[in-house]
Amino acid sequence: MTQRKSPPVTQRAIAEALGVSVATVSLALRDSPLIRAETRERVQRHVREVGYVRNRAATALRTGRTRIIGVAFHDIVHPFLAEMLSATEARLSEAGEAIFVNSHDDDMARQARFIDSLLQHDADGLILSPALGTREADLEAFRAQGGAVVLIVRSIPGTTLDHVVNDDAACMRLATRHLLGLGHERVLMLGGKPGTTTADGRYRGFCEAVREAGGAVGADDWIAGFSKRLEAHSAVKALWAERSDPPTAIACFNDLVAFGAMSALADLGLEVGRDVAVVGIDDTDEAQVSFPPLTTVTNNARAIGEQAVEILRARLADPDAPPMQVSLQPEISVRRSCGAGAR
Amino acid sequence: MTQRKSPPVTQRAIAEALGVSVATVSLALRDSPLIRAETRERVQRHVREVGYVRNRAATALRTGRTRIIGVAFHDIVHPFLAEMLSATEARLSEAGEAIFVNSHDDDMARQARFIDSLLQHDADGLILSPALGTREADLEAFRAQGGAVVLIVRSIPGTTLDHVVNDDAACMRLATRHLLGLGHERVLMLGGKPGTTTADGRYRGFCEAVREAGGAVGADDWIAGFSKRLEAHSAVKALWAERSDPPTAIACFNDLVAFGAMSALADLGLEVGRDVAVVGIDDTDEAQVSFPPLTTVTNNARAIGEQAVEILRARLADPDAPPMQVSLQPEISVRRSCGAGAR
DNA sequence: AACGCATATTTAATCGTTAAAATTTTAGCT
DNA sequence: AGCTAAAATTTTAACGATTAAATATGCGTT
Repeated sequence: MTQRKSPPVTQRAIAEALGVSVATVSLALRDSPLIRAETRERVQRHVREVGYVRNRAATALRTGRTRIIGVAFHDIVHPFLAEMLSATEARLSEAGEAIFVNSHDDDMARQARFIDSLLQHDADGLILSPALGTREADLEAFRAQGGAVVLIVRSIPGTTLDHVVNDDAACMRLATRHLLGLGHERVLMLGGKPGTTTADGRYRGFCEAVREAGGAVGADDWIAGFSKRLEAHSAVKALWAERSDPPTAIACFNDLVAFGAMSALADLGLEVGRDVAVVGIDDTDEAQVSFPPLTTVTNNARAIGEQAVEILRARLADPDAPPMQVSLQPEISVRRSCGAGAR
Repeated sequence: MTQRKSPPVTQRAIAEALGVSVATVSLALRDSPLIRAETRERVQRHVREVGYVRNRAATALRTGRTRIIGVAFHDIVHPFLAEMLSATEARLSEAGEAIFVNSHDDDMARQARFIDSLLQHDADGLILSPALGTREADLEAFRAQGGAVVLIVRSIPGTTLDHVVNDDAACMRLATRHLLGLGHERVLMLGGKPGTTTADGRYRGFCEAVREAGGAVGADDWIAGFSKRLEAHSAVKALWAERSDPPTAIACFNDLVAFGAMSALADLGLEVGRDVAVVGIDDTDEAQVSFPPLTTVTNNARAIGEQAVEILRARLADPDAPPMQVSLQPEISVRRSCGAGAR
């Protein structure tokens, strides 16, 4: 009862019990054709009976492969990223890979600490949405050690590293065009952290859409620096307090920002879809049942996560393959928040 | 340039470069008092220069300690649990611990696979919200190997395992009492998965509150089996379609369910707070800016996660300490969804 | 019966680190 | 200078698995 930490069952113990050598056990456990079928089964049956568990530290020491994959995002609480983490976790773990997780919150020090941890534990790969300010050099040590890196959601400008991202410019171009197409002239972009490829890409798309419609983009037309609900809520409140001619349409950096904006507008007594049009990006679950339902650009979080896993696998299999960079094309899902939808 | 996988810098390499033994290096790196201060610094300086990284697999093999902690929740996308995961991750990783993550989605097989992975990698501990149906025996192998287990959010009935949970009965008692106190007579409990200690505990609290007010609980008064937004939305739609005298107040299993319910009610043309009262549990960010703002029972996700980490530490330090079981007392945060709040 | 060859198994070295025991160096004291 | 005790360092043997090389066994052929 007070028995803590029973001595572990090792291959040596199994070998002794069966009267064979450890090498035989090791080979049998890995289904090596070097071992006679009968022996292999004898070993495997016995192993099942005594509940042997392979010691991965020992395996790792010998082989250099750990089957550990790091997954680090800038914010695992954000529903879009949480969904993506969940998808990558499911995919990796069903293949027997272990996942080291990190939410660095755009803090380079935390990201660096995580990478160092991967280094120490000798992880095989890393799926990363890089913290603001990350350069390729920050990943060099890990890569030099043989680690495969796949960037996700965000990339690094000009990198040849593998990545899976949205075509961010296209996302926002789509959203903004939709608003302009509905006749709006004062369109605002709300949210996003400048310096990230997502925010900068989306701003680029925003500008392109405005200009191709013959408009001009002013310095005030992007309210930036945040990407969450509460902050967006405050920002909209502040905006309407200080501007005499507030925008008639808001192209939001993501759905969460859109929800925050919509709740602020409701508090201000404005009706979203009639008085102000709002469009988001991500198509989270909530968009279907928000009030009003949110017009948003579709980004399939799970699909992105799964793609990243595929690419990581491919990279692990062939470290010298040419760069694999995927950029996903968006679609728009029109609902009522933009004032155009059904009903 | 094509140089992949540079040979790792080992303690042996450092020892040779410095003309000392590996033991000296090993001890110096761990700040052992057995080593002369001068030597220690010489080693540490050199180590910094050449970028040595300790191989944890080797350390683990020798010491049996890995500094790996498993964290498994039933749904890491749920904002409440995501927040908790984020908090535990932050706490653990700042102390140099690595986090293996898993979202088992109440699938015992996935949970079992994760625990097996912890076993193989010889994790030191596990923070777990157990999948529906988990028994103490399912954790026995891990504990026998020396792993410390702390249950979180959900527990196992009658267990002596360490845990940090909300006083679920008290949470729901508080919510229900509040609604009854406002004069409602047809109160419904919405959401939760029977068989989990959270749902069963909350239902118990619901019943207690109804009975202490002189009411009776009918079989129809708990609509159960889900805990997310979209499912709650559909459930409420269905409910209003089929019942002639729908409830006047809904005590929701959690905030997400409350949001789903509120959006459904809005679709039905009902005004939350006037026509129907809604109360949630969790006090997520969104509750402050939902429409209307949600009256909810406060559960501090981050605090729970941090407590669990503390307890895990304590357990690791003293495996034979008596059971540590924390049950957090709730408070209610009254806003407008219940019809009682300001304005 | 002797040989070669294929098949099956074992031996022994190794991965990088730690820690107990052994050894060397230094310092303190008479 | 000589001796002892303390301090500093090294030697050595693990930890549990994998794998190249060596050995043993069985089989068919001549």
